[in-house]
Amino acid sequence: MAQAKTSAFDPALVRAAGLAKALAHPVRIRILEILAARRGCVCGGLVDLLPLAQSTVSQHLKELRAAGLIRGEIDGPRTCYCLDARAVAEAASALAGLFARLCREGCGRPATRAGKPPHKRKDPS
Amino acid sequence: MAQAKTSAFDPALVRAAGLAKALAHPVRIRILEILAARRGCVCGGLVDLLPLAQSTVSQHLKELRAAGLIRGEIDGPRTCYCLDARAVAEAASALAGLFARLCREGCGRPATRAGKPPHKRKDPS
DNA sequence: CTCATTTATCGTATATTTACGATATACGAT
DNA sequence: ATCGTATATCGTAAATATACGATAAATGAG
Repeated sequence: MAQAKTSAFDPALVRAAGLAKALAHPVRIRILEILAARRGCVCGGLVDLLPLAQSTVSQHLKELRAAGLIRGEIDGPRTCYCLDARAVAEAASALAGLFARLCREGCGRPATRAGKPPHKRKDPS
Repeated sequence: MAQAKTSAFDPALVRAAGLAKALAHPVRIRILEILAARRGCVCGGLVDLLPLAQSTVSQHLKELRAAGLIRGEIDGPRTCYCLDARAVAEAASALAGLFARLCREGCGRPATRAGKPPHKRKDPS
């Protein structure tokens, strides 16, 4: 069973994880960067700039669309993609918020319960 | 072939994608939040708080470790995990930097090449 | 030493992701 | 109407991710 137990979690958390997933591949981040730099780009333009087949690029675009980060507008036989500024901003603040929460506390090494000297094991650090 | 063509990309980009991947599952974000709130937690403590088997939790911990976001210290038969504050801060700034770049430009709908009216198709927005 | 506890790892099953080529569809041009 | 271009989707293969139970190793308690 590899079915994600996503439903058992806070929706905001699931959303954050979903956004992270959309960014979890170098090509997809690259696509976002290109779209930002060019204020939009046609699918074929992206294919020219990336070392991937057209169908693969289209698939990544689909994922970014599903995450809401980009939008596509039909321009004749082509489709022009551009960032969804709102969604990008929302994603930025969602992740910033997450990290803000995390950064409050670092690794204080939470009182390893008195002075018990650590033992030797594979040490998963 | 599902082999990620990750090697064909800028290392910083690959790193950012790797960080995002570590955050791409609700359980892993939850674990980070718990560790932040408690300033560290033993594996069994996390298992008690999560709806997953011990082995599954251990596996997620391994991924977070691999991403460098947490560290584990052996405490007797237990292992105490805590955030790696440095890595978390670095991750925060890496992703913040990414979004800063993206947010500069939104979706201006980049001059759909003059006034050609968009045609009708499945519209992938 | 023996036993219970804790955790990492192994083996396994299933689902998802990644990637490609082939194809169908939509459109503009001829 | 036909052709070429652009793109999304389909089918497929391989890799990876997700989850679990079982097990091994280490430790502390007795």
